Amino acid sequence: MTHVRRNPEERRRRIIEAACELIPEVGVAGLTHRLVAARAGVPLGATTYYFRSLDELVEAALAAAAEVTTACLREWGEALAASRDVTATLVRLVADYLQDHVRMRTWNELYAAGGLRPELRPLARRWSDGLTELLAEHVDTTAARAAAVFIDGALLHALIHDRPIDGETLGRSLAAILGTRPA
Amino acid sequence: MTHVRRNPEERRRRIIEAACELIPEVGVAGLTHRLVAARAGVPLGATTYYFRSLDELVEAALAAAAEVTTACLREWGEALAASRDVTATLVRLVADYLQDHVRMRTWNELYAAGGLRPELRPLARRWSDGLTELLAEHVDTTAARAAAVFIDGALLHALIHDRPIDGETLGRSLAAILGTRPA
Amino acid sequence: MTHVRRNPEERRRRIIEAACELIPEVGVAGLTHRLVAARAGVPLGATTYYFRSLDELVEAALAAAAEVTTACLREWGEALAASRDVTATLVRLVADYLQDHVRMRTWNELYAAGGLRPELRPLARRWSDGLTELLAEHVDTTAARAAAVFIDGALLHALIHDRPIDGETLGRSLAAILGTRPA
Amino acid sequence: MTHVRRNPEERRRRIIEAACELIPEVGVAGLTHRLVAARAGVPLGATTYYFRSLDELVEAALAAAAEVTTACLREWGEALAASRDVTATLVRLVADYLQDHVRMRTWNELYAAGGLRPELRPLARRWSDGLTELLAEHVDTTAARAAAVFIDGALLHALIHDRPIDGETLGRSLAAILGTRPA
DNA sequence: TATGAATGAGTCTTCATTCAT
DNA sequence: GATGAATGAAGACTCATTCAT
Repeated sequence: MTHVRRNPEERRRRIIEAACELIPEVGVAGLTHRLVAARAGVPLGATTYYFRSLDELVEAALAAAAEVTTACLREWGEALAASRDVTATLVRLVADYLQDHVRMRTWNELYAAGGLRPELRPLARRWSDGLTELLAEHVDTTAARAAAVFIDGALLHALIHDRPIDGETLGRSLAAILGTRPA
Repeated sequence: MTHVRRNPEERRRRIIEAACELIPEVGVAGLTHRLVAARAGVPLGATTYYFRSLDELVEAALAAAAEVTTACLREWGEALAASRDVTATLVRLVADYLQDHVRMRTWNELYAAGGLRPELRPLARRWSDGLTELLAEHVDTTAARAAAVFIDGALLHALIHDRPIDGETLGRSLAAILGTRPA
Repeated sequence: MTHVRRNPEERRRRIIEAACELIPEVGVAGLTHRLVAARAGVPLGATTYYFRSLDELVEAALAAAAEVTTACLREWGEALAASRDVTATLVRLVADYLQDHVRMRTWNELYAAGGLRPELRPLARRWSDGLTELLAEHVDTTAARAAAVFIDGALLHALIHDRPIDGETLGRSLAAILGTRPA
Repeated sequence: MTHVRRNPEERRRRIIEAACELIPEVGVAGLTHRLVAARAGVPLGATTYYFRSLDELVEAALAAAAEVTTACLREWGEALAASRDVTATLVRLVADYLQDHVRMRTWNELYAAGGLRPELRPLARRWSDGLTELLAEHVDTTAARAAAVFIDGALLHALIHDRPIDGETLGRSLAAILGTRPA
């Protein structure tokens, strides 16, 4: 029963991490203090000690999830910058993304939460806008925005269909949207 | 106290209607018997009398929401069939759709619920697949599917941005996807 | 939707029968209008139409169960009257009885209900007293009463043990109680 | 409002105690969280905080009731060990026991619950088996078992009759069963 | 600082009972 | 006479949150 002295920051981080893990499993609305505490392996009190309310915890978790976006965007950015064929590279990146159910569900939850709670929209916009900016380095803004929109649509599609949209459709569509030749 | 003997079908319909009204307001996860009963103007017991469980009620409500889809698709189908310029007509239809926050939030909730509960996916697919079929009467299947995906992406976009995607981007993108000239 | 005209008496009887069937399965406290109606194959309303309240239905069912006792006692009475060796015959009858889990549970429920609700005790006493009277035709009253008590004890024993008391113990004990030689 | 920080063990004990008190009054099936909480003088939430479910609470209460058995058996064991006339002592002990309606009703509820829920049978067997073992120190096993069975029968008898079995019948019967001379 | 005991509001659900038809 | 729709009380249970320690 010795209290394991941990870095408070570390504690906070673990709670958020646990919440992030749970979001794709039970949805934002399914989060409870108890569930998060159990997953994080911290005492129940810790979740209220580090976060004023459950809503705040949820927001922190969604913010962390959105943060992952940043890393992802950087990767995509680097990949695109290094590539000769932007469309082909993008198709590959998107196809990989559409395989990652955990990530897709997380982002879908973020979108859904944003749809309901306006204060969360900036978080939800981060992916969408970041992707647009990224693509805008290679194509004109309109095409960039359109491609980002299409990619989000592909996310929705993948979530409710047994298999994601096929590579060819993806390639032809993105090529058309970006104004390049099909990959 | 007095048992107001109403038309049972009507009763059931009103409960579902109330739930449909509430879904864009509080989300699928925010539905409770009490909330639905209050909105429908029926006693609490009625919601459990007509639906074995809350889940069943939710499903019925989402099914009703999906049903609206059918009507909407018919309208779109007629409009497209009657039009000379498919792309232009589609752009107009989509632009209108992106103004209807209630409908968008409802469908987004349907998508989100489908992401979490596989048994709801067929409902969620109805719009997506119906739209694809519809467009397939005017363009090839790949383009049709891609356009439907893009339109769903525009829905997400509109939900988390203050204003929906602009008409020009819409027009150019759909034209590109459909393989027609810009509207 | 034609109303099957049944004899009201028959209806009542079926409801009681269904309740009797359910008592050993779910216990007296587990009876509900719905459960009984479903088992009896009658509409829900019938159970309240024929019985002023659930308590009344329960009482009627327990009374019917107690009624079975009468038939059983008659059988035992005839068997004992016809036998040369009262103890041996009684041992056989009791051993058979201890195999009949449905009957045992029913009577146990009757005893338990009687322990809680005094107005049901006369019903519960019917078996106990009837058996005593019956045996009193062959042995003195004290022995008869004692044997009846022992047999009820054997009922309890059988209910909570995997197998009922063995034949030899039964034989020796009843012989001792009845003041006869062991069977 | 104020969180009265009490000894948790004490809290738990009081809840169980309240449930034990209520069992002979309302029966096992009559127990509710509300009833127990009110009797224990604790807030409603406490009963679900200390016990995962009502079933668990009931089991704990019945286990506590069975525990009393142990103490009782020890007393009986000591009394019998110290006595010259085992039968006479046993008659006295049983006669006392048959006066204690609360205890009898509790044990009857335990038996009835065991009849319905097999997982409770070990608890119910504790008295029956303990008594048998105890008596087996003074008479042969068969007689001991038979006496225990008879005593349980006397419990049932007392519950549904206005007065328990008379001392003489008790004495003669137990003497016969134990193979001793009447007390 | 950190914890987990404590609480009561609120959830879904079941159900006896009533009563319009 | 019979039925099943209707209702609200009450049940078990969950949980965010508070707070003594």
